[in-house]
Amino acid sequence: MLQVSVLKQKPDWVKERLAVKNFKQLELVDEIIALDDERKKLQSEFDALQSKINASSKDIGKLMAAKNINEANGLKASVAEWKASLEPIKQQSAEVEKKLNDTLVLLPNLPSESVPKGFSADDNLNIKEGGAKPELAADALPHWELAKKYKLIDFELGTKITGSGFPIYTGNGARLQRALIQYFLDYNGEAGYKEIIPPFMVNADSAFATGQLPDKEGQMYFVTEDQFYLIPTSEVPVTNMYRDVILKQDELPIKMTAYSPCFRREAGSYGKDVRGLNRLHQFEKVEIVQIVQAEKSYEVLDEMVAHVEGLLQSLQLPYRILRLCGGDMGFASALTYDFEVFSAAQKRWLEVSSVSNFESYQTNRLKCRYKNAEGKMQLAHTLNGSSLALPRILACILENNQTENSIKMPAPLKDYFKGEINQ
RNA sequence: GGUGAGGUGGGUGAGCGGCUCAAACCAGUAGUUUGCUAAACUGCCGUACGGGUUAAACUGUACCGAGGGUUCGAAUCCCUCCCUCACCGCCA
Repeated sequence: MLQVSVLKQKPDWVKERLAVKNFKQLELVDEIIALDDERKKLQSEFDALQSKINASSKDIGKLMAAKNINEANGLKASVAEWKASLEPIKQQSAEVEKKLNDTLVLLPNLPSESVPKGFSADDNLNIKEGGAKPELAADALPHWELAKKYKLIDFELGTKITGSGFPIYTGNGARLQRALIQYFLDYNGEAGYKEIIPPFMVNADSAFATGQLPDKEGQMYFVTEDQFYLIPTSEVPVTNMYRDVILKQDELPIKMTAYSPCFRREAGSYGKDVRGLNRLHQFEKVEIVQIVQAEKSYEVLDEMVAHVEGLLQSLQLPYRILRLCGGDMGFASALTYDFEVFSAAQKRWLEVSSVSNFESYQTNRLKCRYKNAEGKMQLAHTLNGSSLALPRILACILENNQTENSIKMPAPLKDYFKGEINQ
């Protein structure tokens, strides 16, 4: 969440930035400022009274020791009175604080200055394209047909076992998926990311700290019996490893990579978007996460973008990089680059990675701080990105690399996928 | 799941109603001293939210797993929950 101090220092600037994200309730900024002023006032009153009570309690102890019972009893009566007047302040204070918090979490992160204005995916800024689109035969098949032809994925069987959006990978399909995961993890590991296998369910505190709650409540699967959320991305458990942690500056940056299945309810999706592997309820993803010094986060964002780009280049897939506009960005992000690969048979771009700088939006909730060079406590910055999401990569490899009776393997997979996909 | 023992500052660990604004030791840090390595000694050494200041100093409140309660006063007593460890049971 945002820091109240920032709202207070530059309320107009905050509103202007929120407007770029098409956030409508700008009056909340003023409400929060007023609530914080009230909170301070109440706390001062509370502290002063409590201080008096504490001092008197000590005096009572001394009077009792000196057997000065009458005076002690007199003081007890005064303390009782003060305590009574403390109660309403305490209650009011709790109310104000709750309201302040509840309101503050409604504000999304502020987009950085370089975020283009806009309302939808159409307004995203295409900043780079790379890789050549393949020339496919006229009768080239979409990946769901290829999956059937080579017996790689069984969508119908997944529907029987669970429901739509839960495909079953079989034989070479499963092996190719595993090969890709392995390759991605190794690629990330070589760049200094420490490998993590996190829990695939998290508690509400964790979902809250990375910003999925309250924003994405309805998009996560929830296990009512134990009050756990199935992770929509390993960003959640991995970033939360640093919840309530104070770091030393020289421990930064912290670089982690994790493979996990991701679970998303995707309520409201339909049509060609959900065909085949395009959009699933369960999919696999390898994620990269960094926790960094505040001043360095944009430098690191560029580095992570280059890292993901290198991975796509190595797979020889046609890709483009978009800088997301205010309206298309995530709630917690300050700047996001999306990577899309061109699905040659479907003739459409598919998002395969989203790399974001959250600045201190997550760490303010996480309470993840570090002592800077001056010894001052400072919120760290978090970043994460997919490196990469599996299904759409798989879809593109199948479609783009198809020949009449085989699928050609990208060069880096030679060491990971032994065998061939052919008829 | 059962039974028992516990959860105290970065770590170990004392305290079990007011003499604790949480002892001591270790680690960390600054300094003093001694040819070097090293040792000894001295000081400092939590977080959050307030007040205060240009910034500090200084100062108020809260925090001893979490939340309630008893009391003038709670790390300390009571209740509920969570977690850890040990043993037993079950199990990949």
